[in-house]
Amino acid sequence: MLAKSTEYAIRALVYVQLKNWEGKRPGVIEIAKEIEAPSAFSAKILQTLTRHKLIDSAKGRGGGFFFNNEQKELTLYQVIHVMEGDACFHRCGFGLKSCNNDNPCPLHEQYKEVRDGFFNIVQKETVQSLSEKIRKGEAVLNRGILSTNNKLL
Amino acid sequence: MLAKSTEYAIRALVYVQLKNWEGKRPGVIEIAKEIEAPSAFSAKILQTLTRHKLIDSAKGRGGGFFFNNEQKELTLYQVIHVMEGDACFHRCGFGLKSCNNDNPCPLHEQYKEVRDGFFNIVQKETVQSLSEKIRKGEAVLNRGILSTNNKLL
DNA sequence: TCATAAAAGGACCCCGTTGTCCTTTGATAA
DNA sequence: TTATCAAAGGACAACGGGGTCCTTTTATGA
Repeated sequence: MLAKSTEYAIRALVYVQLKNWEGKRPGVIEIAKEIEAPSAFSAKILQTLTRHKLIDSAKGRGGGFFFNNEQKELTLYQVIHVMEGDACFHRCGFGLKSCNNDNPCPLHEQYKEVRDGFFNIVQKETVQSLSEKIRKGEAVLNRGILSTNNKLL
Repeated sequence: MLAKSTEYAIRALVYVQLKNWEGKRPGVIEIAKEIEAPSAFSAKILQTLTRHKLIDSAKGRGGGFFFNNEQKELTLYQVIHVMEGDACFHRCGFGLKSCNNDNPCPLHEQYKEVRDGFFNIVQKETVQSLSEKIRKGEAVLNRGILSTNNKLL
């Protein structure tokens, strides 16, 4: 449903948040490894996120990626919007240009329900809320990440 | 969400069903025009559907596409499955290979809800149920199709 | 029986997404 | 003040989905 690059972006941001909470600023190589994404590609994605100010970066020794504390919460919708636009929240499930409430395709009502459900989730959930779930051990980012602070291998 | 070719496939099948109910067997050119899809590409898609027996075809003069009456209803799920597989009903919304009920990503529960909602729709709705909505004027396939039997231009 | 109509099929192209590599810019610690 | 580290950025490669074109096969009605 989401583009691969969007998934990478969200995973990367969550990882950065977790590390920031530990007082650290991870770099591209570390992030890419932890979220299981190609590192050069991750670099591009992080560049995009930085350019759009969803995250901050520091060059040189001791540099890396981090959230500045001005914006407290970053919704998944914001991330999706920057990475791939919001077409997926508007598009007809049937692919019809002309489909709308007055001129519905035969799936219109039911599909809208699903699409709006997804929209609500990404509006409500944030990089921080997801990170918090992981921090509390209620969820997992990948197999590796838990090994440092959780008994699950 | 669905691949373009899947959308074309569903639209094509619905159009064929509507025409079959009128006692006609539309050909590639006609179908493509009515569903607003490229005709050569529609031919490929119809080929796939025929090869998988979702629909029948007849070559030569007076040929075209049609449903044989053996299978009464064709679920959207069946069409999706043939066209693009069912990964979209299983895949983690986060893109994690290892995500499952025991090892959930932080979006797992909520995303599953949405995904299952969509799954239920495509299991319940069929080419025939959609076609019926259009026949009754409750929905529309494209702008053109209504003009033949409906006051809406 | 043959001209024609129509689907089947193979070969190929285009382009956006994904992904790599190398150079440049900027920061910092020694 | 310089060696080194790390992000920024540009150029380009690979892959897959979407799409075209042309030939082959098969059926039919005149």
